[in-house]
Amino acid sequence: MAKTNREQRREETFLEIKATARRLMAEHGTAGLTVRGIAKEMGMTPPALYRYYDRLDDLITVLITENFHALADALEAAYAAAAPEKTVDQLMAAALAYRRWALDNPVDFELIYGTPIPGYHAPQDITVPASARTLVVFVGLFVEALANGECVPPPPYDRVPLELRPHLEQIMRDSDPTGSAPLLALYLALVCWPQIHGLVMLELLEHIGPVVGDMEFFARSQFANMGRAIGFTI
Amino acid sequence: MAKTNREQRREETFLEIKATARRLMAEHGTAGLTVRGIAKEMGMTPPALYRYYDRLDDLITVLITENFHALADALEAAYAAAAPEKTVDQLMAAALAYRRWALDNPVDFELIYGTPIPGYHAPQDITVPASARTLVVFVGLFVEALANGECVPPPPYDRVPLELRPHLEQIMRDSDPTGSAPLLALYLALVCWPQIHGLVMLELLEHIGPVVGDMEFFARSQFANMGRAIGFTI
DNA sequence: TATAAACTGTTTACGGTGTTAACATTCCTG
DNA sequence: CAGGAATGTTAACACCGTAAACAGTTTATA
Repeated sequence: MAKTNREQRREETFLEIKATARRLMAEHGTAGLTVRGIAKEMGMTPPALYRYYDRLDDLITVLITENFHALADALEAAYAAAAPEKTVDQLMAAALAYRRWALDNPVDFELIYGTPIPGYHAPQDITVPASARTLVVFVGLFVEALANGECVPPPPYDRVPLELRPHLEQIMRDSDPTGSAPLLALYLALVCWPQIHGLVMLELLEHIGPVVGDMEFFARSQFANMGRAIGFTI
Repeated sequence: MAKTNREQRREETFLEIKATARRLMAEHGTAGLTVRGIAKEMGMTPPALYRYYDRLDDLITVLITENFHALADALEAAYAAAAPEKTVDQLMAAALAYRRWALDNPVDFELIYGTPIPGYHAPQDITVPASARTLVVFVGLFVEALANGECVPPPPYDRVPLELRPHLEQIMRDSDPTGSAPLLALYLALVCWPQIHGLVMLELLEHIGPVVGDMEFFARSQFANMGRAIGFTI
């Protein structure tokens, strides 16, 4: 079944809308994300866009979902590019990639991890799975590091707190039915993620950079301390 | 020089505008923060508000500044209420207060630490000093803990990295001309803040809660681990 | 191949937003 | 009490998201 001209045009228009939206956002922040602005930029009238997205919110949802995947892809790429036998470097690489992606794509990062655009409400059934991928990358990293003995967590990181076990086991069952991954990998990912995220978020919105000075160095040293604390030998 | 009727009315109107803005925001999120909405709620016409704030942005700036101070006040109150001789508890109390204030005042927290409202640009000379107060509370806490020997940081937290020294010393000189506070206190505050902030931010925007389950417990245990790592005996 | 249907754009319009200008009124001051 | 400052009003402009009605083109079908 070959694609008809119309179907192909439609696909291209979909892509062009997204590309135009991203360009306007990169230039003017989330304030540049307007139906009328995109339409004008594409040489169309605003209502025409409604043939492609029922609401502006739907376009935003698509952009958010793509951003989550782009971030997760960047993390996977960075951690895959690190020396395969050194998971320490992989953790550092993934953490630095998280920071780098945020700094290189500030508006895209704000769109997924910042305050929702006023009036916008995310359909959680769509964004949550995409969001989870970020965490999954770190979980995979720890699964490997624990398996090959490079990460030997000292207390209190050597076991999952009893209070969290039931729920984390539930999460693991739902996302990894094979059950091969150790629960501790998920716990360690949950320990690291907020630390990385907090540093990046405060830097991105310029709350901490002016105080610290050399954020590049500070981030590296904090990530190294974090790795050391949970049992990596650095 | 007694206040004239008009001056008093004006002050009251200023307060009423802020109060109305806060109420609308609490009800409808930042999307409720509109000139027309506030005016309607106050029984005025929208342009009348411009006799009090030249732009909506100015009102937002005032709200942000007040929020920074409210958060810092909450931290100070919590840490002052903790057992004076046990700075461990003070750190835990301050960290928990940070989380609690964010959860109790989500929109206010988003306003100061979330993505700026589209189109809004903060005048940094006004918001930055207010923002710094949060960090100052933690610095004061560590000054005390280091002085009374309750916090004995192990490596690598026992000294400020050379790469950060010059800039941190500069910051210290500018904010504390007496020079009595040890630089390490500032460094430890900078280490802790992002960890607390990341956890709170991810919880508030519901990125991590659904995975962790019991966020209250997780936050407490993470804050305890953090305190232990930097040299508190718990 | 002719015709009906589906698709994709347009124009027009409504209610919402921040903001400005011109004007009226009230209040304070000399 | 007169003059001026302060504070409100109305009207208007340029945006915003979105819906309805309509026109043209492209596809699928008889």
